[in-house]
Amino acid sequence: MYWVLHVDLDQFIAAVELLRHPELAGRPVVVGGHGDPTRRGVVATASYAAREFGVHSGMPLRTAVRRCPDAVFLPADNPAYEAASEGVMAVLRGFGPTDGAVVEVMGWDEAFVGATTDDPEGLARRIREEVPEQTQLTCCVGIGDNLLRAKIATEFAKPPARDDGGAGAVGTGTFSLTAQNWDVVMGDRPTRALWGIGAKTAAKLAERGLHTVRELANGEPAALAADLGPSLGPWYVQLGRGLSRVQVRGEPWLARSRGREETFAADLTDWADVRAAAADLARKVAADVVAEGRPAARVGVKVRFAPFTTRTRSATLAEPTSDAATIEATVLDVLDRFTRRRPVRLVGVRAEFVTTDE
DNA sequence: TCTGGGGTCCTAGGACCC
DNA sequence: TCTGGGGTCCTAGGACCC
Repeated sequence: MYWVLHVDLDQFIAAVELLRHPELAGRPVVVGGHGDPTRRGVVATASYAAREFGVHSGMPLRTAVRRCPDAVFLPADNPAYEAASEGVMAVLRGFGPTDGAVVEVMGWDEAFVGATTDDPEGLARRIREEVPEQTQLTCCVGIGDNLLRAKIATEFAKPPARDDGGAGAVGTGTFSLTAQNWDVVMGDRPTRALWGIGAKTAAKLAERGLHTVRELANGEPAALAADLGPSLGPWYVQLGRGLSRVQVRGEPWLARSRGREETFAADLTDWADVRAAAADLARKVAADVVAEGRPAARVGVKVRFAPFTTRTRSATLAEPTSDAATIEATVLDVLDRFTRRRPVRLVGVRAEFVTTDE
């Protein structure tokens, strides 16, 4: 039978940093931003010791340092995490020849592995042995009969979070979720527990009386289509039922867009500075486009005004191009279409590639 | 809690064409 | 001429995820 395994590396960023800084073991470590908690930035990862103080990812660094003044603050080192991640993905791909496994990467610290096997638990065990042996990084594995169930299964495989009150988490490193146990495991949980339902959607569903996964599963797709969108509405019901794509895609991922953005240490009040920042980002994005080897079809600019109002403007290029001067000039044209309202907190530039609709 | 950076996909309205 | 209906592209914004 075909099985989907979801591999999730434990504390990935913190683990990579600890490999480089073994002397920090056991200490509260906070990774994120420029590693300076007096500057703007948020926590990418907090070590378990830092979490004891209530520090968690997404929290502003300024808040983190207030909660845990003794923490070690490290800057995010994306190239290092990319390299470590690639090492893990190579190990996973190593199961291809022997197990017919296919790997679909979902970011630095996650991947789906699809394989036809009678012993998914055995494959999960071998992955949990081989990855640390080759990379010194540990992982949990969720087993499912599709991608959604495998992904959610991993939540139950992880060690229970301190603040989740042991809400059914078993934390043995592996967990299996299929059509057989979907309702008993997930039925009473809030819809927010589903991969793809966030706070906003959960609130909208709750307004319609759909609070739990079971209630959502029994929802009426047509009614939700009218309320929440022709495609999203029915999809949410499918999520409630635990249904999703079954086949793991092994083809290399092709980026749809490449972008860069920057939050300034202090808000920019002079539009000339905003233009200079946008031009700088445009040149970097153009270099990324060239590196990608595919021309950009469209460019977009994002401006976040103080205190936190975000606006976007975009333009389709006369023809797809990788030319830096054209991209930069178009970005500046688009930028000048913004209404200048407040000091500028952030500027972002994004290039979209020609859509390769299969 | 004064809220990063890198992405993906969906929606809805208007333009424009036949 | 007072007004249909479908299709597609463009654009801005929203929601979500890692």
